[in-house]
Parts: sequence; structure tokens; C-alpha cells
Amino acid sequence: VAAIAGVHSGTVSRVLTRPELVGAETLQRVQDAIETLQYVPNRAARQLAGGSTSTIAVLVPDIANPFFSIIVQAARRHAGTVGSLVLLGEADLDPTTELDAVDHLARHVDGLIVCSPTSPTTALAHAARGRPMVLVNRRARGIPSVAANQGAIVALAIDHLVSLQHDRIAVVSGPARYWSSLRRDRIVERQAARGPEKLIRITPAIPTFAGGSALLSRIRESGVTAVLAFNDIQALGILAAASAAGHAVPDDLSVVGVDGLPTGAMASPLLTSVGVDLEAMGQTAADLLLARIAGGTPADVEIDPVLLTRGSTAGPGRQRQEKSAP
Amino acid sequence: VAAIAGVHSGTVSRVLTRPELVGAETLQRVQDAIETLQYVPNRAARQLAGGSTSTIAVLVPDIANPFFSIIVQAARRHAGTVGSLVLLGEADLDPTTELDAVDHLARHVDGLIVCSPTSPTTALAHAARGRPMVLVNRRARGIPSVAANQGAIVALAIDHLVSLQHDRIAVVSGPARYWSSLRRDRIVERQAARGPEKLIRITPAIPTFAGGSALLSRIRESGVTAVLAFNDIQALGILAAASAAGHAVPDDLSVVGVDGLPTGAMASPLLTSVGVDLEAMGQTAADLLLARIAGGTPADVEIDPVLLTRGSTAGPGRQRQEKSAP
DNA sequence: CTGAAAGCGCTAACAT
DNA sequence: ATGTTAGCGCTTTCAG
Repeated sequence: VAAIAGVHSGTVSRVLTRPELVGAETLQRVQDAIETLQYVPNRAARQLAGGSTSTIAVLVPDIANPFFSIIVQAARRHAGTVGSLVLLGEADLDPTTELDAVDHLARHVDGLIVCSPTSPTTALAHAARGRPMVLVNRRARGIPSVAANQGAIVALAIDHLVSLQHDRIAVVSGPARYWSSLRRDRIVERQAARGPEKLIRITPAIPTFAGGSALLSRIRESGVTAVLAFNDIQALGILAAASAAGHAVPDDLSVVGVDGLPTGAMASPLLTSVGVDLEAMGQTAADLLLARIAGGTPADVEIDPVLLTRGSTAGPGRQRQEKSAP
Repeated sequence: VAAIAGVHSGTVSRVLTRPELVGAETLQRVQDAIETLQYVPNRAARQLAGGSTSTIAVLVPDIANPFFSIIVQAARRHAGTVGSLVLLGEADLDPTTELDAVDHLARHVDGLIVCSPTSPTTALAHAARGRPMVLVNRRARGIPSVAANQGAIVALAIDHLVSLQHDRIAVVSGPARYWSSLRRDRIVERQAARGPEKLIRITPAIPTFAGGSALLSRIRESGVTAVLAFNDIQALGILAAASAAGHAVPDDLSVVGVDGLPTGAMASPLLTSVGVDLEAMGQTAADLLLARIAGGTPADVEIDPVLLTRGSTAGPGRQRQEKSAP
């Protein structure tokens, strides 16, 4: 490129990184050469010379989980629009693996997005070696983050159930490892002390399909007419167990999930869920990271959920009423 | 490292890449130094100097699709065991995007795994710039590949339905862009000419939930008692539409999916499916690629499916019989 | 078997 | 505004 544009390689570099420092005519000539040569700069050389790698890392606990794969997709797409590649890391919900992964990935990228981290924030920051980082589903001072508004999630779900006349509602906790889970717990606790409805906390529970299924008996024993699961997958487990046990949903039991995953709309009955815009989360995370890499100041974004009213919720005791009606 | 082990940097490099060329005592000394310093070589410098990047790329049409996210997970894990990082690419089911992605990714990796490619093989190979590549769900001469055994998938599904006494079966095609879809079409065609059962081909069809739902009327009109969908998601769409239309599954209609995705086990009724071990596919793809990078010869692996008999299939006309019983 | 030296392609200071 | 120079951290000849 330098040769055919008749300039020095240093000038080509400037055209690529700080075009405002280059004369208009030269700029044009170099850009033409780049175009005709289909020239693409070498990232390895760039990184080595102290420039940017145009690569970010996205670290998730489990890429096979649709919750994360949707976030990764959105983040990758957004990063791609500015020419960044993405390195994918997995942490397996293990703090040590997570720190190792951050430490390892940080060496090769301009910045990283860490989803649902389980290690202490300080350890994370240390492992990132000063690289810009944004946290998804966790807030920490000094580090930009994007998280679902847990307060609104609980409020939307409980309000919906209460408006349906439920007054005893089971609320299932999530893994203690997740900040979002802990935060939701606190909110539920506060709400339990305040609202007229009775909130029965169910914990510990595993937020998987099997974990949800295993919960059914405890839910029934607690005498509730409705349950707010930790997430959609767990809610589907409850749904399946209920149907297997001959309990009608929503007539005997209303079930509300969280996240609004596509799979919830494939169940029967269709799962009522508090939907979180995961694409927005992923895209926002990428946005925040790119801004931070560009030297911007950290920001914390909260994603507001929306209620997806579907078939798994209804008023309590509909069946009982029908049965007692002669 | 070179300093504290008292050797030249070139020797450190040899220890890392071809330890057999180094004296036993020196080797030990350098390895100790590496250990105490927690030294990790710089990939950018390595690549620049002509060495390996210890990075591979995995390209999928859509990472939010569980089919691919499971493959990616398995491939990434396997690559991770030998210290390789993975760059994630998405092709959006568009041949041009796909070629661009391959071309772009190939510059930065030791090799690539391309899942369900839609571009011509020669174009793919060209875009890969001579980098080792393995294809998933597509066979091409000269390029290693791993694919599900489509013949066995069709055989398993049809045999199952025939053994249940179905003799008119709808078979739904997949996207013409997919090699696997075309291949399955050919196999179905051959089977249609041979078997005693009547196979009604339904095409074109979109392998999504909505695509499946939209198919219900055509399926009913064809007068079949069972349907083999292109994949699980589409099958779930058929299931949902059937239930919405008041048709009982499996009594009025048996439905068989393909892939054995977890979500199929969360539906109601549980989806009968021809399961493909996607983890094995991902791991095998990584295996083949690493072997190829190491200079091995290309190989083609076929993954054999297993039938997951669940609730969405039964003998035909069960309901009719019951109704005509009295 | 190991040290020495060249250079991968780029960026960032410095010089003009 | 552009050319020049000196590396970035490694691998790879080539000597010894």
C-alpha cells in the first residue's frame, strides 16, 4: 500500500488510526490504494506495536444456555459493526475458572464483557490487568455494567399475580453465586414485609428444568396458588412436573417465569414470563465497552423488563370454584 | 525468563515449541523459570514471527440457535484443553457474509470450524487462505468434515412410525441452502420409492417454530397420521399449532423432531425426536481441526443418531377407534 | 546443543 | 503534513 500510494508506511498507519493528521490529497491516495489492494492490517503486528487489537472477549458461564447465547449474539453483532472480533470464553459457573479465563483472555483483547460473574469484583479487576471491562448482571463500583432491573422484575410479577387475586405466592431463589439472585432476594424480602400478599420464599433451588421439577412438592406443600420461578427454564420444570402430577396449570397453580426466553413460548400452556430484552443487554454491554475503550467514563445501565402475559397464569382456585358449583 | 534461567531468548522459544531440541538440564532450568514467573508467551508476537496463534475460529449461522450453541460449546471446550482460544463468527445464513467472515477470521487463527456452510466449497476453501478448515454438517472432497448420518436419521424416524402402524407420513424439508437438508431430501426420495409406507414431501418449509406452526393445515390436508419435521424447533411449532387447533398429539397426529434438543424434552407432550449428539459433533470437529493443524490427513466423520421415543408419537387413529368403540 | 542476529508488520515518538 | 527510526516479543535461520 505504501509503495503504490507513494508514501511511507508510517503515513499509511496514520491514515488508518488518525486520519485527521493526514493531508486531504494524501489521505485520498492512500485510501484508494487500500481499496484497490483490499488491504487489511495485521492485528498481531498492531497489538505488538502497542496499538489496538480490535478484538474483545465475551465471557459467559455457559454458552449453551439461551440466556447467554442471546446476549453473546447481540454483543458480537454490535462489536462486529465497528470491526471488532470476539473471543469466546466460558467459566462454568466456577470462580477459579472464571478468573483464569479473564486473566488469559485479557492479554489478547482491547476489553472484555463478563456475564454473570461469580468471583469477587476486585479479583476480576485484577485479572483483567487494567483492560476495560463491563459486567453483565452485576453491579460494582468503578466498573461499567448492564443489568436487568430486579426490582421491576419482582414488582411486575407480583403485581400481576396479586391483580389476579393470588394472596399466597411462592418465590423461588436462584444460585447464591449470582449477584442478580442475591439482589432479587433482598427485594423479595422487602416486598414480603410490605405487601398484603404472603410471599413464601423457596430456597435453595437450582435454576434448571430438573431443578424446577424437583420443587413441585415443596411448592404444593406451601399452600400457595402461584409461584414466581427464578427463570424460565426452572418455570418450565415446574410446569412439566405439575402436569405430570395431574395438577392443572394455571387452574391449580399459576406459574411465572423470568427472562422471556423463546422456549417459554413453545411450552403448553404458554409460559407467562417477565421478559428481559437480552439483545438490548448484549448490545448495551458492547456499547459500554467500546465507549470505555475509547476513553469514555463508566456507566451503569439498567434494563427494564416487560410482562409477557400468557397462558400459565390465571386467577386462583378456578377449578375449585367450578367443582363446588353444582 | 531468559534472564533468570540464564539462557538466550531463542532457547526459551525452543523449550516452548520443540523441547526435544534442548538439553535435559537446560530444559529443566527453563521450565522452572517459566513456572516461577508464570510466564505466558505473547500470541501476537508469536503469530508475527510466523508461529502458531493457538487460536481457532468457529463460524456458525446463528449462535442463539441451541443446535449451534451446543456445538460451539463442545468445540470450544475441546480446543481449550490444548490451550487454544476461540474466535466466534456468525454468518446469518448468508453466503456472502459467510465468505467475508471466513476470509476475515482466517487471518488470525490456526484453523477454522465452519458449521452448516451455505457457500460453495471452493469459495470457502479460497476464503480460508490455505488455513486448515473443518466443515460441520456438510461433506466436501478434500476438506475434513463431521456430519450427522442423515440416512440413519430418516431410517430411524420412518421405522419408528411404520412400526407404530402409520402408513401415510409427511416429511418436511429444510432450507435448500443446507447440504444436510438436500442430502436428507435425496434419502427421503429414495425411501419413498422403496418403502410400503407413503411418504408425502412437504416443501418449502422454514425450520423455525413459526415455520412449523404454519405447516399444520398443509399437513392435515395431506391426510397423513404422522409427520417427520426437519428439526425439533419446527416440530414444536407443529405441536403448538395442533394443540391450538384442537388436534390431539399423538392421538390425531404423531410428530417426530430431529436433533434431540433439550427444549424438546420441555414440551408437552414430550417430543419424540431423532437425537444427534451435538457435543460429539463439536468435539469431533475440534479434534479433526487440531489434527489437521498438526499436519494430519483429513477425515470425514459421521455421527450416528439415536431415537428418543417420547410422548409425541403413538399409533394412528387411536382416538377414532375409541370413538367408534361403543 | 545453544548463542547470535535478523525480521515478522505495525505504531509511536521524533525529526524535518 | 510527512518521512524516519526504533522497537513490540517472538521464531528462525545460521554459526559456533
